[in-house]
Parts: sequence; C-alpha cells; structure tokens
Amino acid sequence: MASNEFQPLQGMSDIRAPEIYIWRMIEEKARTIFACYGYEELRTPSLEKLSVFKRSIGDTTDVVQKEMYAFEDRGGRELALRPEGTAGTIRHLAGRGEEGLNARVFYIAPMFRCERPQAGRKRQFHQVGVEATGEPNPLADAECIALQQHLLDAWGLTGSKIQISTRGAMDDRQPVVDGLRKALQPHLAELCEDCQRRIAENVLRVIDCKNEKCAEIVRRIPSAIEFMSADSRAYLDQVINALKNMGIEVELNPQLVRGLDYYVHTVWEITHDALGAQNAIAGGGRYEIALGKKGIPGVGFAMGMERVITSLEACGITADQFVPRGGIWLVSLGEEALAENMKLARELRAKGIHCGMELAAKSMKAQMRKADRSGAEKVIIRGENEISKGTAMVKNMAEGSQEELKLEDVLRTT
RNA sequence: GUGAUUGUAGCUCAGUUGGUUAGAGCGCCUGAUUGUGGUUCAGGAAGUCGCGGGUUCGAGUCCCGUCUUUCACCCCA
Repeated sequence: MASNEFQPLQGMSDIRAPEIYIWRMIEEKARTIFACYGYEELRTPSLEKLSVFKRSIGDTTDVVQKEMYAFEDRGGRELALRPEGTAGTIRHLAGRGEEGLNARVFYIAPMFRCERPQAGRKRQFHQVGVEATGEPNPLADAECIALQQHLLDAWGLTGSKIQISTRGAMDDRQPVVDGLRKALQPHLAELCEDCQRRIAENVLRVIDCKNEKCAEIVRRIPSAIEFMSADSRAYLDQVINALKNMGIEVELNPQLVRGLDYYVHTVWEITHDALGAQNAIAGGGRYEIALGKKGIPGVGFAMGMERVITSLEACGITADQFVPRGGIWLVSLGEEALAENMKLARELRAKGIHCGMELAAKSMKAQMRKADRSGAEKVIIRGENEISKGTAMVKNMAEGSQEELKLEDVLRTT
C-alpha cells in the first residue's frame, strides 16, 4: 500500500476500471434518453461565487452553513465548490434572458460537500440531474418524474420507490409552520430533545424525525399538506393523476421533507433498500430561484450516481458486465515480426479495430497468456515463416482453431 | 462537527500473553526440450506492518498524536 501522504483527500476517490464501465453505461444511457426528451447538456464550472449558493439553496440551510467547501481565493473573493447542480444551472439560465425561462438542460457532474463520509456519501460525489424551467405546471412535474423513471428502467434498476409530497406555494409556508407548531404544542413534553428545539427552528424537521415517539405524535396531528391552500393541494393531485395516467406508481408521503429553500409545490424522493441510512438515490422538486431581477421557476431532479451504482449492484448489475471484450491480439516472434506487427496494428486500429500487442520480444507463451487475459477473440501470430511468406496465423481463441492466411486476406476479413 | 471502527505484499486476510531473517491464498513473473492461452505441477519476485512520537533490552503486537477506511448521528444525492 502506498503511503497515504499522497492519497486522495478523505471521502474522494479515483474511479478506475473495471468500475468505470458501469459509470460509462449509466452516462451513455442517460444521454440517449435525455435526447429523447429534448434536454441539452450544460456544463457549468465546479467553482462559483459563494453567493450563488447562498441565494438559491438558502443561507440558513445545512448544506450552505456546514457542508460547503467555501474559501477565499487569492484575490479575497468568496468562492465555493458546488454542493449541488441546480444553483449553477439556474445562474446560467438567468443570464440567458427569455430563453432561459423555458429551457431543458441536463448535467452529469461532480459535486462537493465537506461532510463525514459514510455509506452512500462521499465528499466528492456525482450527480446526473436535469432542470426544466417554466411556469408551474403539474404536467411538467409529472413528465420530469417519468423521465427519471425512464432512466432507472434503462439502467436496469428494480425495487426503487417514488415518494411524493408538496411544499405548497410560497404563500402556504407560514400557515404550515404556524399550523404545525400549534398542533405540536400540546405534545411538547413528549417530543425528543432535538424536536423540542426543532419546533422553533425548523418545524418541518419534526415531521420526519426518526424517533418512534415523535413519529407517533406526528401521526396523530394533521399533516403539513392539510394546512395548505386548496390550490396547492389541487396541484399535487394533478401531478399524481398525471403520473397514474402514465402508469407510474408513486406513494404519497406528507412526511417527506426536502430541506433546500428553493422548493415550492411538488417534491419527491426515490429510495432503494440496498442503501444504508442514506436511502435516497434521487431527489427532485419544483422550485423558484431568484438570482436575477426575477425568480426563475422550474422543476428538476438530481440522482446520486454512487447510490445508483450501489442499488444496481444489489440488483445483480455490476461493472464487469460492461467491460469491453473482444478485439485482436498480435503475437510477434522475433524482432522483425515485432516491427511488422507495429505496422499491422497501426492499420487495424486505423480501421477502428481494438487491437493489442506486447511491445517487446517475449516468449510466445507469455504473449498468448496476455492475449487470453485481454479477452481477444482472435490472435494473429507472426514469426519468421509468416513474414517471409507474407502470411499470418489467425487463431480463434474460443474454438482454439487456427489457419494461415495471406496478410491481405487478414486485413480484408477483419 | 459528534460517536464508534479500520489500516500487514497488487488483492483478500493470518500473525498466538510484545521475543530470532513478517506468513497464507489469489494474482504476477519464469520454467515443465523446438512457435500456441484458459487446467495442472515446480520455482521466483514482491511488504519503510498508514505516518510520527513514546514505553521497553526488544513493538506489526502496548500508549499518545495524526492521516485514512468503514458505519451511525446531523443533513443530503
């Protein structure tokens, strides 16, 4: 093991073969599907002004207050590595005027959060996400969830659950907070210590407290949704109906709380049992973010790629299934054959053929072993005999058969 | 940030109450008569025992610190 003086930072890791191949499968399928829905890729910088995140995610949220890599650069500017993708995306769209108000973009990118690593949580992690800007529209929210379901299906994930809820319109926030506080007041003494504090600071957090006693009390009081306006409740119903219409099952969970400030109306989460305590593979919601003169409304989601991979593995879908196999291996016997094979490899590769060879005069046995391990379908063997005759031995690795062909025939048939 | 937990060859791990040159399996390399892989057999290379201090005649084994791993809390994807 290498000394860890030069190892990656805590919670950050190198992604290499063979694991890299499941990443590539996920990315390739995602790009294909995004194209079907009319989403364009957007690559924003990893580093932004701190204010971009403070303004959109919320100054008082945990993500901003205690989880960001925030620092001053050499010029004394306040910067931060992006902890999520929505803020930067909206920052970009806000700069595009009219066209930014009706855009569909996706991203596949690393995010950074300075938290203690644990199952399903890294300090550098990766998200595939989308944002669709536009005025609130239940059908847009439903389509967004449908897209997400489409991705999971394409990747081969089974056993995930979609939980949905609503935060209501901006105007509903105060009534909800007041209503919940009032409903919880009589039970104050029975709540856990954390929740007694949360009532004042962030009532919504009481709703999803894992403490059994708190959960029991929460079940007895009205849900947050019941304090919202009729319009807000109708919006949620329309989203759920649209999903039902498309054959997508969701579970209404009024206890679902999403902490970022920008959410309004529909919020949802996709969970999977294969994960540990962090059981959400994806989260999404409708939002309104004000980074310019006016707020930009939209809907979007983000999926944690590491968590998706963990869930896929539990479904028996692993990286080794996506490792590329096949191709050709060139075996060279003697210096002359080695030189000739360098030329042959160049020609084959120019034709787009995957081909490998030993770049030194090694024994045939050693070269055959490498050929086998490379997963090559065919091996082309050339020694003094073949070079002088202008031929090559072509061996089929699976069958073990081989035949001597003229070099031009080899080039024509491969 | 809090609380646990881990760190020995490329990988997975043994290393007994601190005591000679730190082991195994897998992998890797070489060979088993002429130019043929996946099996078998034989041999071989490979470890500053995470790092830094300390205790001791002596530390992979004990103590402290530090970094890292894994897990939970908090929160999120």
